This record gives sequence, C-alpha cells and structure tokens, in this order.
Amino acid sequence: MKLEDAAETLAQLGNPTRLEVVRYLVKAGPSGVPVGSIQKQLKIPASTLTHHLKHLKGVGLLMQKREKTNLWCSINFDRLHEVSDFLLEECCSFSLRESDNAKTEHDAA
Amino acid sequence: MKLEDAAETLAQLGNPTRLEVVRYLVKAGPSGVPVGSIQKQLKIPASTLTHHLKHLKGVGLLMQKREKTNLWCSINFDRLHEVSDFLLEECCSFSLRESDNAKTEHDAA
DNA sequence: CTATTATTTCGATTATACTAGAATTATTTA
DNA sequence: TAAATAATTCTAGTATAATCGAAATAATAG
Repeated sequence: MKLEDAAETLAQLGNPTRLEVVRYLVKAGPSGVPVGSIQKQLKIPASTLTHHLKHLKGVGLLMQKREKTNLWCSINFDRLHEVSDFLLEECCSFSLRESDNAKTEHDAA
Repeated sequence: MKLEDAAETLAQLGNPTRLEVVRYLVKAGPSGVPVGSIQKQLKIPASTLTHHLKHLKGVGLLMQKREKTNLWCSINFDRLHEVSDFLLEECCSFSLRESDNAKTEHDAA
C-alpha cells in the first residue's frame, strides 16, 4: 500500500462520525445495513451521512448495493485490514535499520 | 482505546507529510533522531515540521528528549500499536454479532 | 559575551472539511 | 397517478488545517 493512499484512508477514518459509522458497519457484518438504519441508529442527519459515506466509498472502505428502495452498505474488510497492516508494518520495521542485518535481533532483545 | 481518541490519532496519521515523518521515525528506531535530521532528510521546511511534530506529540505518537542543542524525536511504538489494534479489533468483531453468542467461534473458525 | 546552530513562534495565505436544512430525485406500493 | 419511503444534491455557514518565510528564542561552544 502506497504511503499516500494509506494517509488518505487514515484521514477518512480519522473523523469521529465516520469512525462510528465504520464501527457500526463492522458490527453489522458482511451482509451490511441500509443507509437509513445507520442514520436512525447513530442519529446522523441524512445529508451528513451521505456526505461521509461518499468519503468512505472514495477510499474503498465502503461497498454499496441497491436492493429495492434501500441502499445496503457494507465494510470492505480487506481494505480495513490493509490499513491496519500498513501501520503494523511501520511498527515492526525498525529492527531492519537497528542492526542493518538481522530481523531476529529485535525479537531476541 | 476510546473511539474519539482513536479518531483523533488516525486523523493525525492521515496527513501524508506526518505519515512520512512517522515512517521515518519508525525506521530510526527507539533511539530516535534530531528534528534537524528529519528536516534535512525529508526536505520539510523547519516551521512546517515543528507544526506537524506538535500534532504527533499531541496524540502521544511522538516522544521528545533534549540533548545539548538537539531535540531527539522517537516514535511511541505502543501508541502506534494501540491504533492499529483498534482497527484490527473493529475488523474482527463482526463475528460476535453474526452468531450472537461466542467469542471463541471466531478463533475456532 | 559573541557567534553558531537548532528549533519554535508569529503571521498571513490558501485550501479543505464538517455540518445540516431545504429541495430534489428515485423507487416502490396502493 | 398519487402517496410514501429512501437517499442524494444543493447551498451555505462555520471552522479547522496545511503551508512556509521571516523573525525570535533557546542552548551551547569558544
């Protein structure tokens, strides 16, 4: 994952309203929930919610699928994993520079 | 980790310049690097860098320690872990709702 | 004390984000 | 076609963020 993409995705997750939506969608699972349910449960004005969903979709965190009048939203778990992986890789990569030769040194310490 | 804190931390990571700084600090390891080194290596204007470092410090991602004229910066690895953990927990928590009964179900799967 | 190096503060510009009410479009049901 | 429900677009106010040059402030070494 490129740094710029990671930054953009993290930025979108870095809004409390959107992060709440993400958390809600994660709990909802792969089947997802309609926009209206999110709106009622989290008490977010409809237009505000649409705005945020657009952002989440823009970075590939949100998938949508229309069924009758409802628009079902679900989280792209892979995407979410990618981002947290990016951070984890950052976390653990320092050992490469510490000794400039072995990954094992960090674990041994 | 509270949602609001996670959001704030993610927001700070969600800026390309800051994420670059974080990546650089992670590579530098626990001993850290002086502000000036970051500035020269990443070619960020000094005042801009100070501004971003203040943000990172504000959410506890950055630790600083003065030694002579240099201010050494190092990443708070624990903090970084906390955030990526927050995302991972979000990722994996859906199974709780799926079956509505056991935490172990996910591990068993 | 002076000079040097390191970092921060100030100030100003420019851009982007958050929010939400009102009006609109789209889809379905009666 | 009319009514109902679902979601989006429009619009606009307000706020916050990113950027960086110039000047100011440490901290140390000579």
